[in-house]
Amino acid sequence: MTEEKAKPVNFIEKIINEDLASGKHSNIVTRFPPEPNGYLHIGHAKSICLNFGLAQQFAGQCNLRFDDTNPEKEEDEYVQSIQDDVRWLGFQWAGDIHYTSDYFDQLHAWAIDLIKAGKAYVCDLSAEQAKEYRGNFETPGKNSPFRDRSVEENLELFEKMRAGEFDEGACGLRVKIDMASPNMSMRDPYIYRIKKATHHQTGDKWCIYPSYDFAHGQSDAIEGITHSVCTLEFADHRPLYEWFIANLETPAEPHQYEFGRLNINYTVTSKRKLRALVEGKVVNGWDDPRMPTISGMRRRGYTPSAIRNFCDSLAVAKTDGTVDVAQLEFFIRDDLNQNAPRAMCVINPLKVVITNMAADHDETLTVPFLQDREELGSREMPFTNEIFIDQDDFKEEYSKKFKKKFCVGKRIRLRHGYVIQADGFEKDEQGNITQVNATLIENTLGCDPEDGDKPKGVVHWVSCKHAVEAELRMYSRLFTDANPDGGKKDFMECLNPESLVVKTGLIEPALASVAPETGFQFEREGYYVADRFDHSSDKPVFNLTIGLREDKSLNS
RNA sequence: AGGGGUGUAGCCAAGCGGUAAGGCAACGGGUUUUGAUCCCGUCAUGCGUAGGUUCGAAUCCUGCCACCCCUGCCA
Repeated sequence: MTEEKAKPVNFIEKIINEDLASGKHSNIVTRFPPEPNGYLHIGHAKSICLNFGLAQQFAGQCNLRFDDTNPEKEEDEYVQSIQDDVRWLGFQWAGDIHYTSDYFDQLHAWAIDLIKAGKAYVCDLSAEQAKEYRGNFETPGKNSPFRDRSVEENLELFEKMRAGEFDEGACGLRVKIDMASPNMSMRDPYIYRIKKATHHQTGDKWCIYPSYDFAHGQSDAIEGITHSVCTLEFADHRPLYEWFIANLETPAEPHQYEFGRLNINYTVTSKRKLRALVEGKVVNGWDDPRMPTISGMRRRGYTPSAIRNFCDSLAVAKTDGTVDVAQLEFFIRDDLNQNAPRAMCVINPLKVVITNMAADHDETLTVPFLQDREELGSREMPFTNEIFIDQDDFKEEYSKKFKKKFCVGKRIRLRHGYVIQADGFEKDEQGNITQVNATLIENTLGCDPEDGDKPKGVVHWVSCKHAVEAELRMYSRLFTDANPDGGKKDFMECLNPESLVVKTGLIEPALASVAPETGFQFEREGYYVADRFDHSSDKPVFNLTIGLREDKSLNS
């Protein structure tokens, strides 16, 4: 037995191991806390795989919590899509779905505790004034003139805020920490602000909402989260997170750990930019197959296991690097290669007439969907005297480079079928080859020609009479620049004009009736998937998931 | 400028004082009824940089450099 090298233990696993060994925790609880203000993308997939994966690995649990503290940006559409995406990826959260808004009453009570303890105050500074008072990196801030209001006054004002007696922005509740802190997030951060907006969960019950900082750690505490994992940009907030846990009577003391978010070249993963692509109609919605959203990748034909394998291949560390999209593509191909049924589709048809076969010959070949995977079954392929092969597979003149191609005097194997030999071809006035005439070599189904003249190449084909037209949506990368997210240029200016090319392909008849979202490898062409929404047997539509790897030595 | 974080190959990384794992990419070669897959091989005298400690340093110490994040009543 060759032992597989153990996967390195990442720093979060190390911490968990220590916490388990020391008895600090007897079981671990993580959470995936998206804000329902957009669709999940590949970066979230990494976080989902990490948080749910940690729970599985340590036999703990992972909660799904919607971090919904800002009613102006959040919508039900997103809470639905996020649930669908998490489940589709193959994960199930523990128990019911949680919402930060479930804890608004408790959070409100804690805010009052802070006021009573003299640790929070209602500040009437305008947003602009607050910014001035905050100072900047080299200048300490100044205390707000409202910082020393009495507990009674603060209680009364906060209650008025809650009751809707003030306009938005008129005031806010701040926590009294340190206006001179070098950490800007500790300069008396706001913990409650007025927003007279209807909340997707709590409706019009509240007109004041807790800030992310005031809600997150306490929500973790309420849910008994042991390891609260977030991305690097929150590292500066950790002291604040800890301040609330230390200054409030919380049921537990969760800890926050930060890891580097996933970046991939040739794509963008900021909600703002993804939204711009959707709203600018650059793509057809959040689930356009060119989008790095989970629903987009799904529609593209990426599989949950391929995405999970990719995420598991990524390091959980504190470096913020950019992963080459080729690494993602590797895992897509790897999964599809092992599991996708094979089928045939001719994209640029060239008719081949087999002259030694009767015009009414109609043979049915039973072909397995995937060699060595009998459970995937087989389909029937009609074989007749007129078939289509791809134009690129026939060459007028033989050359070393085309040793595997079809040309006059040479033989070729029809995949899963017979060997044929080209005798001649016809051209139109423009010089395009319009037809190849060939003869079938007898007794070559499943075996080599008896005369020992083995064909060098194999081609995919489809019976002219039986082929079905299918719309092929051929997708490729959305951006031509490796770093569309980079500062210099506008990401909208590096769009790939050929990210979607629509063609018509001729598929074997068995493919027309396939269910939406069924993925195939169209042999020698690439991986395709029946479109989740537009495919039907009346009008087959297949999306290009990803091409096959190409032998680069042939491109010279 | 203050604070937080990070620098190991083209990319992602392991390594935690004993002489540079692994994956992707790339490049050779073999097999093949998919020019796919699969198999085999090559790919850092070097760990941001300059010093220091040590028998021995990517690992410890000091200085310097580069990059990312932070001045929302966003998350």
